Amino acid sequence: MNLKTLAEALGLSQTTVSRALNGYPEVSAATRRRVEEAAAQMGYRPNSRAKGLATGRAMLIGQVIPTSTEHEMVNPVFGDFVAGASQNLARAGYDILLTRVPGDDEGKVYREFRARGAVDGVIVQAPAVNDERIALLNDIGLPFVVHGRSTGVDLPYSWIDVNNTQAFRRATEFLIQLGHRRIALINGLERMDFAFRRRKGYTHALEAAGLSSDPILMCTDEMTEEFGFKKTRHMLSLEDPPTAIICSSILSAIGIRRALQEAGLVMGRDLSVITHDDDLSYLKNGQDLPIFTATRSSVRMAGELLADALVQLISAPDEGPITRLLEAQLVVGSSTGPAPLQAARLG
Amino acid sequence: MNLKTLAEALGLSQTTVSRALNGYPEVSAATRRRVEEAAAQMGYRPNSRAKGLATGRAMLIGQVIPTSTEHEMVNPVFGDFVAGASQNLARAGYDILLTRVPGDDEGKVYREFRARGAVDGVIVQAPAVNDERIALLNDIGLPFVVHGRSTGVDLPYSWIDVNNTQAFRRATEFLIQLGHRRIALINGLERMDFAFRRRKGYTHALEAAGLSSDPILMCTDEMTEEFGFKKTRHMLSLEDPPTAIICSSILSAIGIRRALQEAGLVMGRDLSVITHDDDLSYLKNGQDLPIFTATRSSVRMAGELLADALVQLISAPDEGPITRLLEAQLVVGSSTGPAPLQAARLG
DNA sequence: TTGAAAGCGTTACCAG
DNA sequence: CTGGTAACGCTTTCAA
Repeated sequence: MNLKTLAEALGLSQTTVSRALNGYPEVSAATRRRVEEAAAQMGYRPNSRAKGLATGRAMLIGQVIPTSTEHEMVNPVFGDFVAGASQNLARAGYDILLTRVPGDDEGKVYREFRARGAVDGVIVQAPAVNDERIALLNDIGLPFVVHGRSTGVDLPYSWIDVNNTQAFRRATEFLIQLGHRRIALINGLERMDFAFRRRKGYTHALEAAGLSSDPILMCTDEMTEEFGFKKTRHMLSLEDPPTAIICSSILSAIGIRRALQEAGLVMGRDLSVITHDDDLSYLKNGQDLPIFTATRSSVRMAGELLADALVQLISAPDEGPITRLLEAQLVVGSSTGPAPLQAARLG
Repeated sequence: MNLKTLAEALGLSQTTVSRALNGYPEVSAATRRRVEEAAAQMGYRPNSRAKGLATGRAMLIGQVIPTSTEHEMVNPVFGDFVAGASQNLARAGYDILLTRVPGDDEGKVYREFRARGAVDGVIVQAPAVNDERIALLNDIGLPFVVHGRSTGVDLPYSWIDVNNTQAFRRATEFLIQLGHRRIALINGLERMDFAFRRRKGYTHALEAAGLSSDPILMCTDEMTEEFGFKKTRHMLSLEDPPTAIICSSILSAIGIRRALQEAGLVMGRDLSVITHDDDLSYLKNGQDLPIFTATRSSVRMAGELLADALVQLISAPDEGPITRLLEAQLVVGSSTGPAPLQAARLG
């Protein structure tokens, strides 16, 4: 069933049928109704590629699957992100085109997207400090939005981000107020922008309180359970061990918990732990961990908001970049509801 | 840069350039080299939609984002699945078209895929018992592969599945051998095919050992942490409580652990727990739980294998369905390596 | 071995 | 308000 046969069946021209179906005003109400009914009844849907060829738009948004460098694992919340993005993109008639990058040449994929006209825009995940993808996309003129920001890039671009600096400053200040002086930071890879900002918030809070940041208490790596475990075990063996740890991921925080258990220490009594993570759904697995986060299901929401921004960017490119900073809140809870903050007050 | 300008720049016809680039034999080696070099140098890539319109293929595989009924959360391993699928699809020149279903009308999406010619095939996730999507896809003639199987559907179709029945029979037999007689089953929603098969394996093993299955020890629901927690707490309060639990998901098993802790019981000593899950990466969060699974990263591998099957199905539709059953192994480990099975021997 | 031209299914311009 | 026709960028058939 294509436009031609539908038009013939109706005794109308393809032009009129197309206009009726696409909501053009110069069609009589009676004709439009007749066309719409016939189309619905015959199950007519315009061919995507033909429509795209004629209009010059793909109605597709490109998304490269973000795999972590280590183990090629995909962030568990990626599904929630695309679910959110996909939902709001669908409202504007877009679908997501997913593709994987074999090596590290994500730029090549974007160039190809552009050259083939495969997508109308892209979503960029996990920006690094000085991320080169932003300049590239800017150069080739492919509309894009960034999930996160990139320190060092001074081009204007659209992004949405959690206020990581603020979040880690607050967490640090909070522990300082409880009397802690030896506060460790178990952070993600600091070439990633989010981790860079988190460290900044941490050191700023220490400096503001007149405390020096001890390099031995700061570590950075891919945030696995193992990383949290090993670093905690090591730090507990120091002459002057930390009394509190701020952690960048609940996965590593679970490793911290393991190290404490192994050492016969009780989290929240012998050592305070505060964890950041993007999504409270993780609480299911780490419900005894104090956590601060942006909002409930912030990742899904980020997907929704970024989708809206990208759609607007494509339809009205001259309105300038759209940005939004989500403030992190200190949320302490368990899967069964609010729970008392398990961060020990010293002294 | 399109075919026309490239052809003009080379002083050749569009036909010859197209043939050279698409590997047709009737082009002289010299011409082909010249064309290929010019195309590479000028960054020419054929327009996706034009090519698709001319060839009648979209080079896109449809994938509906599978959200759980409850809370609209996406399975954390979905990202790994699409990473695997995407990788192998890319080898054959396909990308994935992701879309979300607002309500429950996934069939409508497939019909639209077909009518718009938007995709060349689809991947079906999470089949239920008697899943109606299979008959629909068969009817409308859209090539598809299923991640899992559907009991009750007698049409031939391509699938890949973990041997759930076998896995749960083995786990049950194992506990029986250890001397257990009161073995509980905390299962997923049994309208889902995987859960249906797991229960079958469990009851078969009990029957084979001459044990009767007690309805009070079998429960089924969406596999949340809360579900495992509440059911365990309830079963521990019974007059004749279970001495072992087989669980369908590590998330619920974490709830079991919580219930045991609350009751002052030690897992593996006071009560045995064996958990199934699709991917050992979960071990990061539940490393003290005995687990059996298909393989390491089985979900990612399933994506890869299903991608290959679908590509073959599209290119050679008459070869018949492709099926593969992955045998589950009893894998007991922690994130740091193999660990002793924490299942108590009774008596 | 190469080229001209028809066709893929739409939209959009220009007449009427 | 409606219709004919060019155009979108490619592949493929038919001729040379």
